[in-house]
Amino acid sequence: MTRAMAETRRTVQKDAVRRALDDAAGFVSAQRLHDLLTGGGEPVGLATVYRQLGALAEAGQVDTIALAGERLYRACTSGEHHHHLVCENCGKAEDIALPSEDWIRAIAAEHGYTVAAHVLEVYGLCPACAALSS
Amino acid sequence: MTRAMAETRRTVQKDAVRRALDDAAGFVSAQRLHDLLTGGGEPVGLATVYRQLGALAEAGQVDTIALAGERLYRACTSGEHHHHLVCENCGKAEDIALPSEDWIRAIAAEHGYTVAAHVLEVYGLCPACAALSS
DNA sequence: ATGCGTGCAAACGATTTGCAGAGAA
DNA sequence: TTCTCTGCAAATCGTTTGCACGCAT
Repeated sequence: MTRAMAETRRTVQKDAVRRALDDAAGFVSAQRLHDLLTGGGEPVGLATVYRQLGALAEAGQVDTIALAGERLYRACTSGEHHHHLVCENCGKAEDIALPSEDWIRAIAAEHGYTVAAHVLEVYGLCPACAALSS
Repeated sequence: MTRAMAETRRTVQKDAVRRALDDAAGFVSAQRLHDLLTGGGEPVGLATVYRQLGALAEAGQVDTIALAGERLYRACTSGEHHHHLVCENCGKAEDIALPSEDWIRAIAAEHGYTVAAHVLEVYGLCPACAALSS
């Protein structure tokens, strides 16, 4: 008899993608990740990168931000809820936590809404880039 | 002699796009806007919709949010800064204002960042949809 | 009359998917 | 062996662009 269960197998590619994602400090596009892997002697198919990224995102193990035309991914070591402070110039990103998110629920409640999720992205210049444009 | 100046002509399509955008309560994709226009007896080319949307966005007359795979636009009547409370079920959206956004700057400052802009979208269920799923 | 704006369709870039073969369990 | 995962390439999807014509000025 057969067991009906969706299993997830461990493969070289999976680890490679995961590792490359960890190595990349900030957010990277699927394509760029693919380049890094290929260039780094880890021949992983582009489709596989997309599939892994998609899986990881769904599993909540990576953060995703949608930029015009493409999606960027970033390793999310902890499953904790947090937001991002992204440098518009160099793309570097910092994780930031909100002091309190109660006001979100409060405002939503005023409108009769039930909050399911929220997205917050803060864009600006990191210290280094701010210094350059001085 | 000729005058060298980029002029902007008033056309039926421009007005149509602008109007359709105003009528749409929440965020709409370029494609959907095109459908609305076409369906509403305003035969506007899809390319034109994109061009207008792009122009309006650049002129700061519309808000834009990048969602996975597509961009959504929304009329920005006033140049005022505000955020959105979007119903995940029916797509309706409410404008919401933050009680204070100082904490954003404060947190950014802790990381040495200069804040240029920020995006906040809250997703949930509007009163009507919440009632249905009770 | 002049030249910007439009429409159509081809071009594009990012992401997804079908299918046959490779490898994990 | 069995069945998931990978690779490749073709297929999608949203968006952009080249070109010839119409219309606003």
